[in-house]
Amino acid sequence: MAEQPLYQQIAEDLRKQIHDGTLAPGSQLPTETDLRKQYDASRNTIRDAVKRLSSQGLIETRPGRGTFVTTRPDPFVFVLTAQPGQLSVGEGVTYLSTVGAEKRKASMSTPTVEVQAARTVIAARLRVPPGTQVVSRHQERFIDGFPWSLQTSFYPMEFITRGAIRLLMAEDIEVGAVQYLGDMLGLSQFGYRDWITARTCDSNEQAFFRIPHDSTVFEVFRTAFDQKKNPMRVTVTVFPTDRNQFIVNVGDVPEPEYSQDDPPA
Amino acid sequence: MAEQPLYQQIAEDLRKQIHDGTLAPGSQLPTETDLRKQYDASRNTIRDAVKRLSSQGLIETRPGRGTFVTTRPDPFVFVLTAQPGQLSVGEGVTYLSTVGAEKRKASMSTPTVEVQAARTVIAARLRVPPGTQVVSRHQERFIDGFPWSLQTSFYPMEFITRGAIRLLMAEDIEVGAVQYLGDMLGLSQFGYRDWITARTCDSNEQAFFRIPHDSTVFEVFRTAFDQKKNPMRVTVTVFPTDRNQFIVNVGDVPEPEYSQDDPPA
DNA sequence: GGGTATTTGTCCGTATGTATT
DNA sequence: AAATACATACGGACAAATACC
Repeated sequence: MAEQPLYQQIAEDLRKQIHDGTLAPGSQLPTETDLRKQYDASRNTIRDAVKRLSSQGLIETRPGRGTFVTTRPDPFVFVLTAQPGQLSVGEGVTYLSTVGAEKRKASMSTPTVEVQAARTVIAARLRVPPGTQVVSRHQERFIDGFPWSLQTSFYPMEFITRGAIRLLMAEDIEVGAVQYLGDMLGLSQFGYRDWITARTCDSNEQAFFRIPHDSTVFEVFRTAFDQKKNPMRVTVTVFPTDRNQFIVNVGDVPEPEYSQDDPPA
Repeated sequence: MAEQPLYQQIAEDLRKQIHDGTLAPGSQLPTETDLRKQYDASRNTIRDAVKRLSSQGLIETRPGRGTFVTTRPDPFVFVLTAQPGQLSVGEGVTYLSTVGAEKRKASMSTPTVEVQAARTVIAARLRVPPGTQVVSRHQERFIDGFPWSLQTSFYPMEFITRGAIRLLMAEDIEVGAVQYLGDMLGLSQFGYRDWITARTCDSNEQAFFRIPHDSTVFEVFRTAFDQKKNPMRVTVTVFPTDRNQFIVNVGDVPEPEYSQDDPPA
């Protein structure tokens, strides 16, 4: 039974205080100088302990102000298995806490449109050779002004030459891109596949979502298929894991019971 | 444009070398002493840079040996929207790389059975009052001997008193628990809901999966419903995000295209 | 097994910079 | 401007794990 290093012991002690509520979410931890006296350790050792908890997202440090227990936002719950075609932006999103929850509103930035050579993953999903030109439409999405997700949709360049010219416009397609493709090209969405992965965020995402540099995000690849089972669109959406959850319904299921988890033991 | 701190510059430089392949996966980084000369920085500054990459999972340090670029295992891809009843253990799992992929085999430990007071999340999903006694069956699951997931299923205690006594036995229910409940209690699974979340791993999970202390895991809550839409089982499965991905199919979709992502820019 | 060199881990001290109040 | 609190960067000393002879 080897003894744990001092900084880990301190981290464990603080973690317990956070979990049992001695240190409530949002409250300030003792300053480094105080902790130093409290545990009779050097400042660097205290900082190692704090860094450990900080990198796990339990606490966050604010220069000049202090160290605080992280407050977790009320998670957004997104239903992945909705019926195709009947969803518009932000629909399918619900919230864990229903107490006093006025209806929240999703919004998005006007799209950034680019023509790119398709990355390997995108090309494979669109079933085009890697490096093929594709149209990319990128949007920032918010819920009640809170950064929610970053979404990029990819369409085959061929759709443009076949007449779906509005895909190149840096403006919302009010009627919905799927509807528009149906009108212009006779394509309709008969199904889609979501591919859910997780990874650490990059610096763009870190800045947009205002999350610590090493926190993780969901990256969901949605491939939409037309009536001939050909891919018509690939949408990559990045969700920070601290505020997003997903629901998948299979078969005959009732309405979900929304419930907060109890604090981990 | 403020200049970045030295340790972050060093981290960035090393990150680039990892991404562009100068430092290949599995290869050893220069030692701290070498890096110190290379960047003309103190050992602690080098260590701060290394820690930054280490906490992001890009590199891992092995005491007495050196620092190495992380090798990522071939991800397991799990299909969440399979038809109920037709799945046994490990089915629905495929692999990204198909090159020379002999059929891999899933296995699991014999279950650990406990009777517990239901946590809030479990109770809400089973639709019983919090604190109600429930049967918990916990198993470690492997693929080709590689730790894959940790699974705990919860059943209402009432099932035992109604005769499904084998739920209390610490042994596999060969025929499958769902089938068994059908035979004994006339319950059959008409649907399920998966609730996908992510969080940082705890120390048990860290040890079992052999992952760094602050890496994240998927936590999937699967609630199974019977013909009357009543919950009959809640299964909580923990998957490390570094080796697991999920697929959700909706509507009419073709077979997936498995494809590795290209290295992030 | 033992001894030694190498490499990372822990812990301390100090000085200075930057952000906030 | 001054005080407070965290961030960066340097230095040193010893411990623990590993590899090699």
